Amino acid sequence: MLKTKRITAILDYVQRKHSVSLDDLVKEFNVSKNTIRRDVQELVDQKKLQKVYGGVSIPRPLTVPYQDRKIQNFKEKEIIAELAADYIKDGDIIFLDSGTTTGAILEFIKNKSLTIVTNNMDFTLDATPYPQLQIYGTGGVFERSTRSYVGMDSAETIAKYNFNKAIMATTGLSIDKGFTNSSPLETQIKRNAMEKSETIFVLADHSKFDRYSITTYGYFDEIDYIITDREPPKHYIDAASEYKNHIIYPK
Amino acid sequence: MLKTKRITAILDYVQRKHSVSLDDLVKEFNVSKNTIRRDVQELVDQKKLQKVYGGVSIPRPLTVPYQDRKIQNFKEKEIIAELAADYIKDGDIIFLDSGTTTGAILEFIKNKSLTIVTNNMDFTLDATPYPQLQIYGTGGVFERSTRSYVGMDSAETIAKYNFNKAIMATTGLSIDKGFTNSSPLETQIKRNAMEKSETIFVLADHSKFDRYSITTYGYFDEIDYIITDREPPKHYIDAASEYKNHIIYPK
DNA sequence: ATTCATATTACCAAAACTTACTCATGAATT
DNA sequence: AATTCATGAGTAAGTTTTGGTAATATGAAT
Repeated sequence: MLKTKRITAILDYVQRKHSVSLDDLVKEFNVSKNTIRRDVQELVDQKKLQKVYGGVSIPRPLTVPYQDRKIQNFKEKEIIAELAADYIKDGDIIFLDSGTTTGAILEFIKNKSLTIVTNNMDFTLDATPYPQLQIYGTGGVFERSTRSYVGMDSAETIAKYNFNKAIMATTGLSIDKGFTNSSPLETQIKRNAMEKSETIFVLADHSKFDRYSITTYGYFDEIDYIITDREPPKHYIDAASEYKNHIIYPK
Repeated sequence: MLKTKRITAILDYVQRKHSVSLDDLVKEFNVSKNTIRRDVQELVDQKKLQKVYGGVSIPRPLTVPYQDRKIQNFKEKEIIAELAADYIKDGDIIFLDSGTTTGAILEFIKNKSLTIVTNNMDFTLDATPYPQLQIYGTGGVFERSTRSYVGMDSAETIAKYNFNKAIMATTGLSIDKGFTNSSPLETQIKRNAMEKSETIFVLADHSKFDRYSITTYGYFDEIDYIITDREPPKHYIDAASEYKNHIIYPK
Protein backbone atom coordinates (compact mmCIF):
# COMPACT_ATOMS: atom_id res chain seq x y z
CA MET A 1 0.00 0.00 0.00
CA LEU A 2 1.21 3.45 -0.86
CA LYS A 3 2.27 5.59 2.00
CA THR A 4 0.11 8.48 0.84
CA LYS A 5 -2.87 6.22 0.50
CA ARG A 6 -2.32 4.83 3.94
CA ILE A 7 -2.10 8.27 5.42
CA THR A 8 -5.36 9.41 3.95
CA ALA A 9 -6.89 6.13 5.06
CA ILE A 10 -5.65 6.74 8.58
CA LEU A 11 -7.18 10.18 8.58
CA ASP A 12 -10.40 8.73 7.36
CA TYR A 13 -10.34 5.99 9.94
CA VAL A 14 -9.73 8.37 12.80
CA GLN A 15 -12.45 10.68 11.62
CA ARG A 16 -14.83 7.77 11.53
CA LYS A 17 -13.90 6.56 15.00
CA HIS A 18 -13.32 10.00 16.43
CA SER A 19 -10.29 8.72 18.31
CA VAL A 20 -8.26 5.53 18.17
CA SER A 21 -5.26 3.97 19.85
CA LEU A 22 -2.01 3.48 17.99
CA ASP A 23 -2.37 -0.26 18.49
CA ASP A 24 -5.69 -0.16 16.71
CA LEU A 25 -4.07 1.56 13.79
CA VAL A 26 -1.24 -0.96 13.77
CA LYS A 27 -3.75 -3.80 13.54
CA GLU A 28 -5.92 -2.05 11.00
CA PHE A 29 -3.11 -1.16 8.61
CA ASN A 30 -0.65 -3.99 9.24
CA VAL A 31 2.42 -1.86 9.61
CA SER A 32 4.68 -1.36 12.56
CA LYS A 33 3.91 1.00 15.36
CA ASN A 34 6.91 2.99 14.28
CA THR A 35 5.41 3.59 10.88
CA ILE A 36 2.06 4.51 12.33
CA ARG A 37 3.78 7.01 14.55
CA ARG A 38 5.47 8.60 11.59
CA ASP A 39 2.28 8.71 9.58
CA VAL A 40 0.39 10.17 12.47
CA GLN A 41 3.10 12.75 12.95
CA GLU A 42 2.62 13.93 9.40
CA LEU A 43 -1.09 14.33 9.92
CA VAL A 44 -0.43 16.15 13.14
CA ASP A 45 1.95 18.50 11.34
CA GLN A 46 -0.81 19.22 8.88
CA LYS A 47 -3.14 19.88 11.82
CA LYS A 48 -5.41 17.18 10.57
CA LEU A 49 -5.07 15.11 13.72
CA GLN A 50 -4.14 15.55 17.31
CA LYS A 51 -1.96 13.26 19.36
CA VAL A 52 -3.21 12.04 22.67
CA TYR A 53 -1.23 9.76 24.92
CA GLY A 54 -1.54 6.32 23.38
CA GLY A 55 -3.44 7.35 20.30
CA VAL A 56 -4.84 10.10 18.13
CA SER A 57 -8.04 12.06 17.89
CA ILE A 58 -9.47 14.67 15.61
CA PRO A 59 -8.49 18.18 16.60
CA ARG A 60 -11.20 20.18 18.29
CA PRO A 61 -10.00 23.72 18.79
CA LEU A 62 -13.22 24.54 20.57
CA THR A 63 -13.83 26.74 23.53
CA VAL A 64 -14.44 25.00 26.78
CA PRO A 65 -18.12 25.17 27.66
CA TYR A 66 -19.41 23.37 24.62
CA GLN A 67 -16.74 20.71 24.88
CA ASP A 68 -17.65 20.02 28.46
CA ARG A 69 -21.32 19.76 27.78
CA LYS A 70 -20.61 17.33 25.05
CA ILE A 71 -19.09 14.87 27.45
CA GLN A 72 -21.94 14.89 29.89
CA ASN A 73 -24.12 11.84 29.41
CA PHE A 74 -22.14 11.10 26.31
CA LYS A 75 -23.09 7.44 26.29
CA GLU A 76 -26.81 8.22 26.48
CA LYS A 77 -26.56 10.78 23.72
CA GLU A 78 -24.85 8.29 21.49
CA ILE A 79 -27.52 5.68 22.10
CA ILE A 80 -30.24 8.17 21.25
CA ALA A 81 -28.41 9.46 18.22
CA GLU A 82 -27.94 5.98 16.84
CA LEU A 83 -31.63 5.18 17.26
CA ALA A 84 -32.58 8.42 15.56
CA ALA A 85 -30.14 7.87 12.70
CA ASP A 86 -32.15 4.81 11.66
CA TYR A 87 -34.96 7.08 10.59
CA ILE A 88 -32.78 9.20 8.34
CA LYS A 89 -32.69 8.09 4.72
CA ASP A 90 -30.73 9.13 1.67
CA GLY A 91 -32.24 12.19 0.09
CA ASP A 92 -33.80 13.54 3.26
CA ILE A 93 -33.85 17.24 3.86
CA ILE A 94 -33.54 17.66 7.57
CA PHE A 95 -33.46 20.43 10.08
CA LEU A 96 -30.91 19.67 12.75
CA ASP A 97 -31.57 21.67 15.86
CA SER A 98 -28.69 22.98 17.93
CA GLY A 99 -27.86 20.81 20.91
CA THR A 100 -25.44 18.22 22.13
CA THR A 101 -27.75 15.25 21.70
CA THR A 102 -28.73 16.28 18.22
CA GLY A 103 -25.08 16.87 17.38
CA ALA A 104 -24.22 13.27 18.19
CA ILE A 105 -26.35 12.09 15.28
CA LEU A 106 -23.88 13.41 12.71
CA GLU A 107 -21.56 10.56 13.49
CA PHE A 108 -24.23 8.08 12.42
CA ILE A 109 -25.50 9.80 9.30
CA LYS A 110 -22.31 11.18 7.85
CA ASN A 111 -22.16 8.65 5.07
CA LYS A 112 -25.71 9.21 3.89
CA SER A 113 -26.64 11.67 1.18
CA LEU A 114 -28.52 14.41 2.93
CA THR A 115 -29.32 18.05 2.95
CA ILE A 116 -28.93 19.38 6.45
CA VAL A 117 -30.11 22.77 7.60
CA THR A 118 -28.77 23.82 10.95
CA ASN A 119 -28.26 26.90 13.04
CA ASN A 120 -25.32 25.35 14.88
CA MET A 121 -21.88 26.28 13.72
CA ASP A 122 -20.16 23.19 15.05
CA PHE A 123 -22.39 20.93 13.03
CA THR A 124 -21.21 22.65 9.89
CA LEU A 125 -17.65 22.24 11.04
CA ASP A 126 -18.13 18.57 11.90
CA ALA A 127 -19.84 17.85 8.60
CA THR A 128 -17.12 19.44 6.49
CA PRO A 129 -15.22 16.21 5.77
CA TYR A 130 -18.29 14.48 4.37
CA PRO A 131 -19.14 15.86 0.95
CA GLN A 132 -22.37 13.85 0.68
CA LEU A 133 -23.77 16.09 3.36
CA GLN A 134 -24.95 19.34 1.89
CA ILE A 135 -24.99 21.90 4.65
CA TYR A 136 -27.14 24.98 4.87
CA GLY A 137 -26.41 27.39 7.67
CA THR A 138 -28.93 29.83 8.99
CA GLY A 139 -27.65 33.31 9.47
CA GLY A 140 -28.05 35.58 12.42
CA VAL A 141 -26.36 36.63 15.58
CA PHE A 142 -23.77 34.16 16.73
CA GLU A 143 -24.53 33.03 20.27
CA ARG A 144 -21.35 31.90 21.95
CA SER A 145 -22.91 29.84 24.71
CA THR A 146 -24.75 27.51 22.35
CA ARG A 147 -22.39 28.06 19.41
CA SER A 148 -25.36 28.65 17.19
CA TYR A 149 -26.89 31.39 15.12
CA VAL A 150 -30.05 32.86 16.59
CA GLY A 151 -32.43 35.71 16.05
CA MET A 152 -34.85 36.78 13.35
CA ASP A 153 -32.46 36.32 10.46
CA SER A 154 -32.07 32.75 11.38
CA ALA A 155 -35.78 32.19 11.89
CA GLU A 156 -36.62 33.86 8.61
CA THR A 157 -34.12 31.79 6.68
CA ILE A 158 -35.59 28.62 8.09
CA ALA A 159 -39.11 29.64 7.20
CA LYS A 160 -38.12 29.53 3.55
CA TYR A 161 -37.10 25.89 3.55
CA ASN A 162 -39.21 22.77 3.51
CA PHE A 163 -38.02 19.83 5.55
CA ASN A 164 -39.19 16.31 5.61
CA LYS A 165 -37.65 15.69 8.98
CA ALA A 166 -36.79 17.92 11.91
CA ILE A 167 -34.50 16.64 14.65
CA MET A 168 -35.20 18.72 17.71
CA ALA A 169 -33.35 19.16 20.96
CA THR A 170 -34.88 20.13 24.25
CA THR A 171 -33.67 21.10 27.68
CA GLY A 172 -36.72 19.58 29.32
CA LEU A 173 -40.11 18.07 28.61
CA SER A 174 -43.22 17.54 30.65
CA ILE A 175 -46.70 16.51 29.65
CA ASP A 176 -48.42 19.75 30.50
CA LYS A 177 -45.61 22.19 29.63
CA GLY A 178 -44.56 20.35 26.48
CA PHE A 179 -41.04 20.74 25.06
CA THR A 180 -39.08 23.60 26.48
CA ASN A 181 -35.81 25.35 25.95
CA SER A 182 -33.86 27.95 27.84
CA SER A 183 -33.10 30.48 25.13
CA PRO A 184 -36.11 32.52 24.00
CA LEU A 185 -34.02 33.61 21.04
CA GLU A 186 -34.10 30.08 19.76
CA THR A 187 -37.78 29.49 20.22
CA GLN A 188 -38.85 31.15 17.01
CA ILE A 189 -36.29 29.15 15.10
CA LYS A 190 -37.61 25.93 16.52
CA ARG A 191 -41.20 26.94 15.84
CA ASN A 192 -40.45 27.75 12.23
CA ALA A 193 -38.55 24.54 11.70
CA MET A 194 -41.38 22.48 13.15
CA GLU A 195 -43.99 24.19 11.05
CA LYS A 196 -42.10 23.48 7.86
CA SER A 197 -41.32 19.86 8.60
CA GLU A 198 -43.33 16.79 7.70
CA THR A 199 -42.06 14.63 10.54
CA ILE A 200 -40.74 15.86 13.85
CA PHE A 201 -38.36 14.00 16.15
CA VAL A 202 -37.45 15.15 19.64
CA LEU A 203 -34.27 13.74 21.14
CA ALA A 204 -34.18 13.74 24.93
CA ASP A 205 -32.22 11.63 27.37
CA HIS A 206 -33.92 10.38 30.54
CA SER A 207 -32.66 13.31 32.60
CA LYS A 208 -34.83 15.66 30.57
CA PHE A 209 -38.15 14.09 31.56
CA ASP A 210 -40.37 15.98 33.98
CA ARG A 211 -38.22 19.05 33.78
CA TYR A 212 -38.86 22.31 32.05
CA SER A 213 -37.18 25.59 31.10
CA ILE A 214 -38.35 29.07 30.44
CA THR A 215 -40.00 28.79 27.05
CA THR A 216 -42.13 26.12 25.44
CA TYR A 217 -41.58 25.56 21.76
CA GLY A 218 -44.00 22.71 21.17
CA TYR A 219 -46.52 20.30 22.63
CA PHE A 220 -47.03 16.58 22.42
CA ASP A 221 -49.73 16.78 19.77
CA GLU A 222 -47.35 18.55 17.40
CA ILE A 223 -44.56 16.05 17.25
CA ASP A 224 -44.19 12.55 15.89
CA TYR A 225 -41.31 10.79 17.62
CA ILE A 226 -39.67 11.05 21.01
CA ILE A 227 -36.34 9.24 21.11
CA THR A 228 -34.73 8.56 24.47
CA ASP A 229 -32.22 6.22 26.08
CA ARG A 230 -34.39 4.19 28.46
CA GLU A 231 -38.00 3.34 29.12
CA PRO A 232 -39.71 6.58 30.17
CA PRO A 233 -42.15 6.98 33.10
CA LYS A 234 -45.52 5.38 32.51
CA HIS A 235 -47.46 8.62 32.16
CA TYR A 236 -45.40 9.43 29.07
CA ILE A 237 -46.30 6.11 27.51
CA ASP A 238 -49.95 6.88 28.17
CA ALA A 239 -49.63 10.40 26.82
CA ALA A 240 -47.90 9.09 23.74
CA SER A 241 -50.76 6.75 22.92
CA GLU A 242 -53.23 9.57 23.49
CA TYR A 243 -51.36 11.97 21.21
CA LYS A 244 -50.27 9.26 18.75
CA ASN A 245 -46.58 9.88 19.34
CA HIS A 246 -44.04 7.16 18.93
CA ILE A 247 -41.70 6.81 21.87
CA ILE A 248 -38.49 5.09 20.85
CA TYR A 249 -35.95 3.67 23.30
CA PRO A 250 -33.57 0.68 23.31
CA LYS A 251 -35.47 -2.55 24.06
CA MET B 1 -1.18 0.88 -27.75
CA LEU B 2 -0.05 4.31 -28.73
CA LYS B 3 2.10 6.20 -26.30
CA THR B 4 -0.15 9.24 -26.27
CA LYS B 5 -3.22 7.12 -25.80
CA ARG B 6 -1.59 5.30 -22.96
CA ILE B 7 -0.63 8.51 -21.28
CA THR B 8 -4.12 9.90 -21.30
CA ALA B 9 -5.35 6.51 -20.08
CA ILE B 10 -2.90 6.65 -17.21
CA LEU B 11 -4.10 10.09 -16.26
CA ASP B 12 -7.64 8.85 -16.37
CA TYR B 13 -6.83 5.81 -14.31
CA VAL B 14 -5.08 7.78 -11.61
CA GLN B 15 -7.84 10.32 -11.41
CA ARG B 16 -10.33 7.54 -10.93
CA LYS B 17 -8.28 5.82 -8.25
CA HIS B 18 -7.00 8.99 -6.66
CA SER B 19 -3.57 7.45 -6.25
CA VAL B 20 -1.91 4.29 -7.54
CA SER B 21 1.41 2.54 -7.27
CA LEU B 22 3.73 2.21 -10.23
CA ASP B 23 3.40 -1.55 -10.00
CA ASP B 24 -0.33 -1.22 -10.43
CA LEU B 25 0.19 0.82 -13.55
CA VAL B 26 2.67 -1.73 -14.88
CA LYS B 27 0.09 -4.48 -14.46
CA GLU B 28 -2.76 -2.40 -15.78
CA PHE B 29 -1.02 -1.27 -18.95
CA ASN B 30 1.30 -4.20 -19.59
CA VAL B 31 4.39 -2.17 -20.19
CA SER B 32 7.64 -2.10 -18.32
CA LYS B 33 8.17 -0.07 -15.22
CA ASN B 34 10.66 1.95 -17.19
CA THR B 35 8.00 3.04 -19.63
CA ILE B 36 5.54 3.82 -16.89
CA ARG B 37 8.15 5.99 -15.29
CA ARG B 38 8.72 7.85 -18.51
CA ASP B 39 5.00 8.32 -19.06
CA VAL B 40 4.41 9.44 -15.54
CA GLN B 41 7.25 11.90 -15.80
CA GLU B 42 5.55 13.56 -18.72
CA LEU B 43 2.33 13.90 -16.82
CA VAL B 44 4.20 15.29 -13.87
CA ASP B 45 5.91 17.81 -16.11
CA GLN B 46 2.50 18.88 -17.31
CA LYS B 47 1.42 19.19 -13.68
CA LYS B 48 -1.35 16.75 -14.34
CA LEU B 49 -0.05 14.33 -11.73
CA GLN B 50 2.27 14.37 -8.84
CA LYS B 51 4.72 11.70 -7.83
CA VAL B 52 4.56 10.14 -4.44
CA TYR B 53 6.98 7.59 -3.14
CA GLY B 54 6.08 4.35 -4.91
CA GLY B 55 3.42 5.77 -7.16
CA VAL B 56 1.49 8.80 -8.33
CA SER B 57 -1.49 10.75 -7.16
CA ILE B 58 -3.56 13.64 -8.39
CA PRO B 59 -1.95 16.97 -7.65
CA ARG B 60 -4.46 18.44 -5.22
CA PRO B 61 -6.05 16.41 -2.50
CA LEU B 62 -9.80 16.64 -3.02
CA THR B 63 -10.44 18.47 0.19
CA VAL B 64 -8.95 21.86 -0.46
CA PRO B 65 -6.55 22.54 2.35
CA TYR B 66 -7.80 25.85 3.60
CA GLN B 67 -5.37 25.62 6.46
CA ASP B 68 -2.53 25.37 3.98
CA ARG B 69 -3.66 28.30 1.90
CA LYS B 70 -3.67 30.33 5.03
CA ILE B 71 0.08 30.06 5.18
CA GLN B 72 0.78 31.31 1.65
CA ASN B 73 2.13 34.86 1.72
CA PHE B 74 1.37 34.92 5.38
CA LYS B 75 3.76 37.75 6.07
CA GLU B 76 2.23 39.97 3.41
CA LYS B 77 -1.26 39.28 4.62
CA GLU B 78 -0.30 40.25 8.13
CA ILE B 79 1.20 43.51 6.97
CA ILE B 80 -1.95 44.37 5.07
CA ALA B 81 -4.22 43.31 7.89
CA GLU B 82 -2.38 45.47 10.37
CA LEU B 83 -2.62 48.50 8.10
CA ALA B 84 -6.32 47.90 7.60
CA ALA B 85 -6.95 47.40 11.30
CA ASP B 86 -5.94 51.03 11.90
CA TYR B 87 -9.08 52.15 10.14
CA ILE B 88 -11.39 50.09 12.31
CA LYS B 89 -12.77 51.93 15.33
CA ASP B 90 -14.84 50.91 18.32
CA GLY B 91 -18.50 50.78 17.45
CA ASP B 92 -17.99 50.05 13.79
CA ILE B 93 -20.34 47.74 12.02
CA ILE B 94 -18.26 46.00 9.43
CA PHE B 95 -18.74 43.44 6.72
CA LEU B 96 -15.79 41.10 6.66
CA ASP B 97 -15.53 39.33 3.34
CA SER B 98 -14.38 35.72 3.13
CA GLY B 99 -10.69 35.34 2.27
CA THR B 100 -7.35 34.65 3.82
CA THR B 101 -6.13 38.23 3.77
CA THR B 102 -9.32 39.55 5.29
CA GLY B 103 -9.18 36.80 7.89
CA ALA B 104 -5.81 37.99 9.10
CA ILE B 105 -7.35 41.24 10.29
CA LEU B 106 -9.17 39.53 13.16
CA GLU B 107 -5.96 39.24 15.08
CA PHE B 108 -5.56 43.02 15.03
CA ILE B 109 -9.09 44.03 15.89
CA LYS B 110 -9.99 41.36 18.39
CA ASN B 111 -9.89 43.74 21.32
CA LYS B 112 -12.06 46.41 19.78
CA SER B 113 -15.80 46.58 20.26
CA LEU B 114 -17.27 45.79 16.91
CA THR B 115 -20.16 44.24 15.12
CA ILE B 116 -18.87 41.97 12.41
CA VAL B 117 -20.97 40.45 9.68
CA THR B 118 -19.31 37.68 7.76
CA ASN B 119 -20.11 34.79 5.50
CA ASN B 120 -17.01 32.89 6.53
CA MET B 121 -17.40 30.20 9.12
CA ASP B 122 -13.82 30.28 10.31
CA PHE B 123 -14.05 33.94 11.18
CA THR B 124 -16.91 33.17 13.49
CA LEU B 125 -14.88 30.40 15.03
CA ASP B 126 -11.81 32.58 15.39
CA ALA B 127 -13.78 35.42 16.91
CA THR B 128 -15.49 33.25 19.51
CA PRO B 129 -13.01 33.94 22.32
CA TYR B 130 -13.45 37.72 22.06
CA PRO B 131 -16.82 38.71 23.47
CA GLN B 132 -16.49 42.36 22.44
CA LEU B 133 -16.87 41.17 18.88
CA GLN B 134 -20.49 40.63 18.08
CA ILE B 135 -20.68 38.24 15.19
CA TYR B 136 -23.42 37.94 12.64
CA GLY B 137 -23.27 35.03 10.26
CA THR B 138 -24.96 34.99 6.91
CA GLY B 139 -26.87 31.87 6.13
CA GLY B 140 -26.83 29.80 2.99
CA VAL B 141 -25.18 26.83 1.44
CA PHE B 142 -21.91 25.99 3.06
CA GLU B 143 -19.10 25.95 0.50
CA ARG B 144 -16.32 23.69 1.64
CA SER B 145 -13.56 25.06 -0.54
CA THR B 146 -13.82 28.59 0.83
CA ARG B 147 -15.35 27.58 4.14
CA SER B 148 -18.01 30.18 3.69
CA TYR B 149 -21.73 30.44 3.26
CA VAL B 150 -22.82 31.40 -0.21
CA GLY B 151 -25.95 31.70 -2.30
CA MET B 152 -29.07 33.80 -2.24
CA ASP B 153 -29.85 33.33 1.43
CA SER B 154 -26.53 34.79 2.28
CA ALA B 155 -26.88 37.68 -0.13
CA GLU B 156 -30.39 38.48 1.09
CA THR B 157 -29.33 38.50 4.70
CA ILE B 158 -26.58 40.93 3.94
CA ALA B 159 -28.89 43.24 2.05
CA LYS B 160 -30.77 43.82 5.29
CA TYR B 161 -27.82 45.20 7.19
CA ASN B 162 -26.18 48.59 7.06
CA PHE B 163 -22.43 48.71 7.38
CA ASN B 164 -20.16 51.61 7.86
CA LYS B 165 -17.17 49.66 6.62
CA ALA B 166 -16.75 46.72 4.28
CA ILE B 167 -13.46 44.84 4.19
CA MET B 168 -13.30 43.10 0.85
CA ALA B 169 -11.08 40.37 -0.47
CA THR B 170 -10.18 39.83 -4.10
CA THR B 171 -8.42 37.20 -6.14
CA GLY B 172 -7.20 39.79 -8.60
CA LEU B 173 -7.54 43.40 -9.62
CA SER B 174 -6.79 45.32 -12.78
CA ILE B 175 -7.70 48.81 -13.81
CA ASP B 176 -10.02 47.89 -16.62
CA LYS B 177 -11.50 44.69 -15.15
CA GLY B 178 -11.82 46.06 -11.62
CA PHE B 179 -11.95 43.75 -8.63
CA THR B 180 -12.58 40.16 -9.43
CA ASN B 181 -13.22 36.89 -7.66
CA SER B 182 -13.39 33.31 -8.76
CA SER B 183 -16.69 32.21 -7.31
CA PRO B 184 -19.75 33.62 -9.03
CA LEU B 185 -21.77 32.42 -6.06
CA GLU B 186 -20.01 34.99 -3.93
CA THR B 187 -20.36 37.88 -6.30
CA GLN B 188 -23.88 38.82 -5.26
CA ILE B 189 -22.83 38.72 -1.62
CA LYS B 190 -19.99 41.10 -2.31
CA ARG B 191 -22.20 43.40 -4.37
CA ASN B 192 -24.81 43.61 -1.63
CA ALA B 193 -22.21 44.25 1.03
CA MET B 194 -20.66 47.04 -0.99
CA GLU B 195 -23.97 48.69 -1.72
CA LYS B 196 -24.87 48.79 1.94
CA SER B 197 -21.53 50.07 3.18
CA GLU B 198 -20.42 53.65 3.69
CA THR B 199 -16.73 53.00 3.20
CA ILE B 200 -15.20 50.18 1.23
CA PHE B 201 -11.73 48.73 1.70
CA VAL B 202 -10.16 46.19 -0.62
CA LEU B 203 -7.27 44.16 0.75
CA ALA B 204 -4.91 42.79 -1.91
CA ASP B 205 -1.30 41.73 -1.68
CA HIS B 206 1.07 42.64 -4.51
CA SER B 207 0.58 39.30 -6.26
CA LYS B 208 -3.04 40.24 -6.97
CA PHE B 209 -2.25 43.27 -9.11
CA ASP B 210 -2.78 42.99 -12.86
CA ARG B 211 -4.50 39.66 -12.48
CA TYR B 212 -8.14 38.82 -12.79
CA SER B 213 -10.62 36.00 -12.25
CA ILE B 214 -13.93 35.08 -13.75
CA THR B 215 -16.28 37.62 -12.22
CA THR B 216 -15.96 41.30 -11.45
CA TYR B 217 -17.66 42.49 -8.30
CA GLY B 218 -16.65 46.10 -8.37
CA TYR B 219 -14.72 48.87 -10.08
CA PHE B 220 -12.27 51.49 -8.93
CA ASP B 221 -14.86 54.27 -8.77
CA GLU B 222 -16.92 52.29 -6.26
CA ILE B 223 -14.36 51.74 -3.58
CA ASP B 224 -12.53 53.96 -1.15
CA TYR B 225 -9.34 52.26 -0.01
CA ILE B 226 -6.97 49.73 -1.50
CA ILE B 227 -4.61 48.31 1.07
CA THR B 228 -1.58 46.38 -0.10
CA ASP B 229 1.86 45.34 1.10
CA ARG B 230 4.17 47.30 -1.18
CA GLU B 231 4.15 50.22 -3.55
CA PRO B 232 1.92 49.24 -6.48
CA PRO B 233 2.73 49.82 -10.18
CA LYS B 234 2.53 53.45 -11.24
CA HIS B 235 -0.62 53.11 -13.31
CA TYR B 236 -2.50 52.18 -10.13
CA ILE B 237 -1.30 55.31 -8.42
CA ASP B 238 -2.52 57.31 -11.38
CA ALA B 239 -5.83 55.51 -11.47
CA ALA B 240 -6.27 56.07 -7.75
CA SER B 241 -5.92 59.80 -8.08
CA GLU B 242 -8.33 59.79 -10.99
CA TYR B 243 -10.95 57.80 -9.06
CA LYS B 244 -10.17 59.40 -5.71
CA ASN B 245 -9.17 56.09 -4.12
CA HIS B 246 -6.69 55.93 -1.32
CA ILE B 247 -3.93 53.42 -1.85
CA ILE B 248 -2.36 52.39 1.42
CA TYR B 249 0.94 50.53 1.72
CA PRO B 250 3.82 50.51 4.20
CA LYS B 251 6.06 53.54 3.64
C1' DA C 1 6.72 8.92 46.82
C1' DT C 2 7.90 4.87 44.55
C1' DT C 3 7.06 1.36 41.30
C1' DC C 4 5.61 -0.70 37.20
C1' DA C 5 3.69 -1.11 32.81
C1' DT C 6 3.24 1.31 28.81
C1' DA C 7 4.15 5.13 25.54
C1' DT C 8 7.46 7.91 23.28
C1' DT C 9 11.72 9.19 21.21
C1' DA C 10 16.09 8.45 18.99
C1' DC C 11 18.92 5.88 16.29
C1' DC C 12 20.38 2.24 13.06
C1' DA C 13 20.46 -1.02 9.37
C1' DA C 14 17.73 -3.35 5.92
C1' DA C 15 14.47 -3.01 2.30
C1' DA C 16 12.07 -0.62 -1.18
C1' DC C 17 12.01 2.77 -4.40
C1' DT C 18 14.28 6.59 -7.55
C1' DT C 19 17.26 8.55 -10.55
C1' DA C 20 20.31 8.67 -14.12
C1' DC C 21 22.59 6.26 -16.91
C1' DT C 22 23.76 2.76 -20.93
C1' DC C 23 22.56 -0.40 -24.43
C1' DA C 24 19.96 -3.53 -27.61
C1' DT C 25 15.83 -4.19 -30.26
C1' DG C 26 12.28 -3.49 -33.51
C1' DA C 27 9.01 -0.43 -35.94
C1' DA C 28 8.24 3.59 -38.47
C1' DT C 29 10.20 7.42 -41.30
C1' DT C 30 13.21 9.43 -44.57
C1' DA D 1 20.05 1.85 -45.83
C1' DA D 2 20.26 5.18 -42.45
C1' DT D 3 17.82 7.65 -38.98
C1' DT D 4 14.57 8.35 -35.43
C1' DC D 5 11.77 6.86 -31.78
C1' DA D 6 9.57 4.05 -28.20
C1' DT D 7 10.52 0.42 -25.46
C1' DG D 8 12.55 -3.08 -22.28
C1' DA D 9 16.36 -4.42 -19.67
C1' DG D 10 19.97 -3.67 -16.65
C1' DT D 11 23.31 -1.29 -13.44
C1' DA D 12 25.09 1.74 -9.89
C1' DA D 13 24.45 5.37 -6.70
C1' DG D 14 21.40 7.96 -3.89
C1' DT D 15 16.88 8.56 -1.13
C1' DT D 16 12.99 7.37 1.39
C1' DT D 17 10.62 4.29 4.09
C1' DT D 18 10.37 0.87 7.39
C1' DG D 19 10.86 -2.21 11.52
C1' DG D 20 13.59 -3.28 15.52
C1' DT D 21 15.97 -2.02 19.65
C1' DA D 22 17.53 0.65 23.40
C1' DA D 23 17.00 4.75 26.16
C1' DT D 24 13.85 7.87 28.15
C1' DA D 25 9.36 9.75 29.60
C1' DT D 26 4.73 9.29 31.25
C1' DG D 27 0.43 7.83 33.76
C1' DA D 28 -1.67 4.93 37.03
C1' DA D 29 -1.55 2.21 40.97
C1' DT D 30 0.25 1.01 45.18
